[in-house]
This record gives sequence, C-alpha cells and structure tokens, in this order.
Amino acid sequence: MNARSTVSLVGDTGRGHEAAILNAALEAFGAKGFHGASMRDVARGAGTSLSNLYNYFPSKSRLLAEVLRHANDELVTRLHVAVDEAGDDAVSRLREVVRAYVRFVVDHQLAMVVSTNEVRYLAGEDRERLVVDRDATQAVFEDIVAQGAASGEFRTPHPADAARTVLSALAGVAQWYRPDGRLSRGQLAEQQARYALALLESPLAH
Amino acid sequence: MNARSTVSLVGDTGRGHEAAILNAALEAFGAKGFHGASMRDVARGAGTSLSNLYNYFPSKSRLLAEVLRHANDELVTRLHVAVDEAGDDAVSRLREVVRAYVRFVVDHQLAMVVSTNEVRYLAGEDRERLVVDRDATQAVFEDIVAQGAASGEFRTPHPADAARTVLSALAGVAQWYRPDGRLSRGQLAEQQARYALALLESPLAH
DNA sequence: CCTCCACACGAACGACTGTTCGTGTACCAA
DNA sequence: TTGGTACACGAACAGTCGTTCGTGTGGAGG
Repeated sequence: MNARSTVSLVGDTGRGHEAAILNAALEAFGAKGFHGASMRDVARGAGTSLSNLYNYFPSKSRLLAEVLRHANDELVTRLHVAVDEAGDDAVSRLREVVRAYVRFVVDHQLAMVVSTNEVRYLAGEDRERLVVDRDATQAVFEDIVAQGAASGEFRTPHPADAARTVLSALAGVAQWYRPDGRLSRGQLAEQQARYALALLESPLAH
Repeated sequence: MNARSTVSLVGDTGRGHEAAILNAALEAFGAKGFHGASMRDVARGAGTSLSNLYNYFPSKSRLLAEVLRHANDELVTRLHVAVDEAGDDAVSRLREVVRAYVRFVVDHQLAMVVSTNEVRYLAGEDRERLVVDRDATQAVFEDIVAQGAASGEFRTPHPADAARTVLSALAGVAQWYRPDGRLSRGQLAEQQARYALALLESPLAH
C-alpha cells in the first residue's frame, strides 16, 4: 500500500462553486500550464459555466494567484508546525522540517508542481505577495541551518547558500515523484532528510 | 568582474535565418513560456517574417524541440568531456562533472530554464527523443555515484536516488542564479561540488 | 410584497493564435 | 535560356482566447 489517494487542496469554502473552481484550476494549470489551459477548461472541470467563473475571480491570473496562495499557505503552516513540534537542536529541527516538506509534496504534488512552474506568470501585487510567502519558506530553512552552523551541528560554510541548495533538492522531488515508486511516503521523507543532513555536513549523520 | 556576457546558444548554421530563429525562440520561450510566446514574437526577435519561420520549422512545437535538442546536446557533450578529462576516481570525476554542469548553467542559463520548464509541452517523438537525452545526463551522474559507492569513496546508500537528488540541486541553480551574485562562476561551481560530495557522504570531503 | 444580493447561464465581442497560400527574388545546374 | 531550389514576404483563414453583457432564479431581510 504505497499509493495515496490524492486529496483536494482546497476544502469547501461555503461559497457555491469556489472550491470546485480552485481545484479545477489547479488541475488544469498543472496539466496544460497557465497559458495552455483555458478558462473553459477550468469551467468544465469545476462543473459550472464559463461566465460564472467571473462571479468568483476577476481574471485568469487572479485565479492562478489564489490557487498558489492556498498551496503556499498550507505548506508554510505545515512547516511551522513541524519546527514547533521538533526538539530544540538544529539536527532534529531540520529533519522534521524536511520530512514535513516531503510529506506535503507527496500529498499535494500537483500544487507543488504548479507552484514552481507557473509562479512566473504572476505580475504586480499578486507576484510580490507570493514572493514574500516563498521567502518565508526559505527563511524557515535558513534559520535552522544558521542555528546549526552556530552550534557546530552543521559544518557547512555559508548557511544561507546551503539552505537554498537543500530547498532546490526538495523542490526537485515534486518534479519526479510518482506515487507508485519504490519508497513509501515515510521512507522518501527519511531519505531526503538524510541527504539534507549530509549536505550540511552534520557529523552526527555518519 | 563577475558578470559574463551571454553567448548565443546556437552559432551560425549556414542556413539563412536558422540560428537567429532558434536563438529568438529560446529568448521568447524563456520570457513568456511556450504557450505564452507566439510565433510572431519569435519572428520579431529573429528579424524576419512570420511566414518565413515555416521555411525552417514545420510547427511551433518542432521549433521548441529543436531548441531543446541544441541545448541538451551541448550540455551532454560538456559533461562527457569533463568526465573524460578527470581522474579515474569517483571523487574527482564527480567534482569535475558538477563543475561542468554549473559552468553550463552560468553560460546558458536561459537554455537550462527553458529545458526544465517547457519540456512537458513536447509530445510524440520529439518528447521521447529528449527523454532519452535527459536520461543520458542522468546516467553520467548515476555511473559515477555507483562507482564511488562500490569503491567506498561514497557511503550513501541507493546511489541512483542520491544521483538524482544531486541533479535536482543542480537544476535548481538555473532557477535562482543571477550573474550579479556574490560568487563567481568558478566559486559557484566549486561550492556546488562540495555540496554534492557532502550529500554523497564522501569521507574525504571532511 | 418588495428589494437586494449571491449565484448561475448562453451569447457575443474583439483580439490574437498557428498555419497556409500565392507570389516574388536570387542563385545554381544543365 | 530554362528549370529547380532555397529563402523571403504580405495577406488571409479558421479557430480559440479572456472577458463582458444581459438575463434569470432563488432565497434572505425589511
């Protein structure tokens, strides 16, 4: 039992077709890309009419922005919970935050793929807002690595660069992960945590 | 003197506007994405007419395929040269191949970004051909990691997984690299090599 | 009962898309 | 001179795009 049933990213919001539209948009943007997917695709996926989309979102790019915001909020929340529940040392904090990240990738792979691939099509305020959220994710990792570097738990120089590299590796997971892969969700998370600790040159990891 | 002047990916081919079209297509697909960029954008960038594009490439997707093929060929060539010129041990082979990869990213960042972001819009034979080329890149890394794991130079279990993770981190470089960054091309390459060796748990790296 | 508002629909608009067509020019081979 | 081929162009076609408009329904508040 390795495969997991994909859960919708956005739960019911109490506003008519809103959740259905957001989830259909995620699906469409993921399958065809932002410019490749049409508002008609989204409407069809949401089981409503084309014009009704505009009762919920004023434009296509705003719809993308809302999808990405939902995805990023959920990720940031999970990461903070993981850090708070971990021990005080950088090693266990990093291990837990990596595990949480990988679990999120497995649970909402499509959201992560769309997040990384379609962000660049946002403009104006929508873009800036998401950049801030993304920086928050990076800061979580940077803070932990900096703590570990200060305490001697990590021997890597330039903690900020190392944290970014760890995040790159994790973002890559979303691109190649397949639910029918060899490793279970937990095993994959554990493996990535080991890679991250090794990359940071944590002596305890050996 | 950190910034480097970007060199065109495709040199003159001796066929009228061919090189100009390929480079303009790379530029356009990079700026707006495959579906976001129009054939008119490409024609304008290449300094020719819309209809003339079809004297060189039968369709937009074939144009993308050719751009990606040129990029991948150049990368694969550079990686093989790097491996051949390195020593016989896995550590120096890996260090050299990582350095070559990073240098290619710096020299042709746009090509790498387009490669990773737009591959999925290829279909049919064009897609399969590029998948084969991409697998060749992965195989270069996998072989080295497997060699190092067998010789004891790398202590990481599951060499194939570790190689893929290293490649994910390297692919990430193309996404965030900026020519005006703190590190020079050589320093960046060296840093990524250190990260890769650490991730693979190479005892010599400490 | 009336008003308002949230939600829903089909039809349409103007812009833009990838691609094709017909034509033209220059050069090379016979 | 003739024929062919490579390269180049403007105009047009048929389709799709994001978005707007007008209309309608049904329930909640006065």
